[in-house]
Amino acid sequence: MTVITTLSHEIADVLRDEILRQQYRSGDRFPSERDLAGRFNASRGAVREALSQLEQLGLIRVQPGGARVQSVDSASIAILGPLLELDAVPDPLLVDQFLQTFGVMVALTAKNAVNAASPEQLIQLKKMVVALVGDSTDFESMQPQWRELLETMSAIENNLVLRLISNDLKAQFVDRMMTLGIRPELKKNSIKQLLGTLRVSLNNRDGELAAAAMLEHFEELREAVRDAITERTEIIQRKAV
Amino acid sequence: MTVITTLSHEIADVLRDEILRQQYRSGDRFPSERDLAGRFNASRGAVREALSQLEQLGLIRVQPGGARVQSVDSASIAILGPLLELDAVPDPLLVDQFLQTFGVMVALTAKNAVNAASPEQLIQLKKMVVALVGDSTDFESMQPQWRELLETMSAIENNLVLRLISNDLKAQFVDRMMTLGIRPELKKNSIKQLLGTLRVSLNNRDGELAAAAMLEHFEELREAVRDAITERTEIIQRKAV
DNA sequence: CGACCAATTTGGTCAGACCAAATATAGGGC
DNA sequence: GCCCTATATTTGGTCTGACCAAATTGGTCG
Repeated sequence: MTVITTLSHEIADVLRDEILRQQYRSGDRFPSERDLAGRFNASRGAVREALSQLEQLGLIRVQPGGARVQSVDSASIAILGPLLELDAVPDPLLVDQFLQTFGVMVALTAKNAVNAASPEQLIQLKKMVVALVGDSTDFESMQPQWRELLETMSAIENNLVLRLISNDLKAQFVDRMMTLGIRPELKKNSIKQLLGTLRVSLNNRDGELAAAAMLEHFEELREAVRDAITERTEIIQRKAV
Repeated sequence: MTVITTLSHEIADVLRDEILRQQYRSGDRFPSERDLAGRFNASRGAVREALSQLEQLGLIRVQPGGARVQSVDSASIAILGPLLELDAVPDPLLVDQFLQTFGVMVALTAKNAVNAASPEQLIQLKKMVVALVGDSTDFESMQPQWRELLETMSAIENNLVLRLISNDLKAQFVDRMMTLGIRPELKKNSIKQLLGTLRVSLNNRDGELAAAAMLEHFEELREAVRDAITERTEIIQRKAV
């Protein structure tokens, strides 16, 4: 991961977080470019590039006469990642909403993939599931293969809309959760059951069944993540004392 | 709709479309800022602002030494709208993929809304559905109220992730379809059935039922839109002759 | 109190300049 | 002839200062 550290990006990051922290109300005038340039000790050009990014994120609307802050509701989903990192512990509600949403997308992906796969692809998928069964020691260690399975399914179903959204969400949440040290603990049984059901769905080319299995899995994942975040919050609070 | 027509936005639009039209391969070097400035008869500042937008869209990655074109797969979903408008008639496959994806999101919205609604909100939703039943002359004329119903549901369920994605998709597709003159014709019967099922789901607070009704509706919508696009294509081809 | 007009502010763009990092090129060693 | 290194060039990142047009602001007048 190449971390770009240009001045304009830094300015954009700071301003983005300020907006996400509700330091401006929707509709408010945004500080002028010249003021911001003064505040960040930067040139107007650098500030303008930063504002250009914020505009693309849907956080501000810039017009001659002045820029204005927009409602977070009309922003791009690219703000979800930054929204998670606003505090030391991610907002559990937001994470839960993400998992629920991501769950239905993965379910749809699985359904389409199973239904659309060629015989060879079906075999390939089966192999991957079987490999996962053999190596299902715990949730974390199977992550790479699990991701590969989802990748493959995504490639098979070939729905660009779904792929873009899923990629975006994944990039913004999954990686961050790992970074933040949120590691959900799933029961071995439920993983086994998920993989078993997936295998059956592949054998019978039953997309609906695969989708149902995924939905069920994400329901359990939601609970596990909720617990993991709660625990993490307690740890941090204890440290604070 | 305020159409912003600044030079930097125009440049960004042109370059975006060029990338979406695959005029550069993924990984290719992008023309230098100075070259682009010359080509568009603009200053480097204006070009840099445009590139800043493309970068936010995930279409290019700019680094000292040169900018490079990225895979469309890793782009933001904000490119879906422009992707639709590349040709006179939108890509039917893309539209179909959108409708399927949007369908599951609306279904989830409906499910959550019905399950989470307060008694008053439930009544409010019921009223809206009833009003729709009374006015269900055709799909197009009921659009405003239909949208309002979805808006209300979205507000009730209060899932930011889902809302942001839905808003984004809606803004990029629905409005464009209207502009492009794609008007699907749904059977009156199926609309009646949808509304009827919704009513039942509201009466029994049955989120799953509401979701199922929405899914079914979008399946039919997909077919209708497919037909509408086919027809539109034929009209245009006839004109070309 | 409201409508109108001037002064100021604000964004949009340009030109020219400098630096540091990345790339391309030429040269020397094997 | 091939590979590696040192140099030259290109490229992005930023700054300064300037000008224009549109929007906002504030004051004035009816």
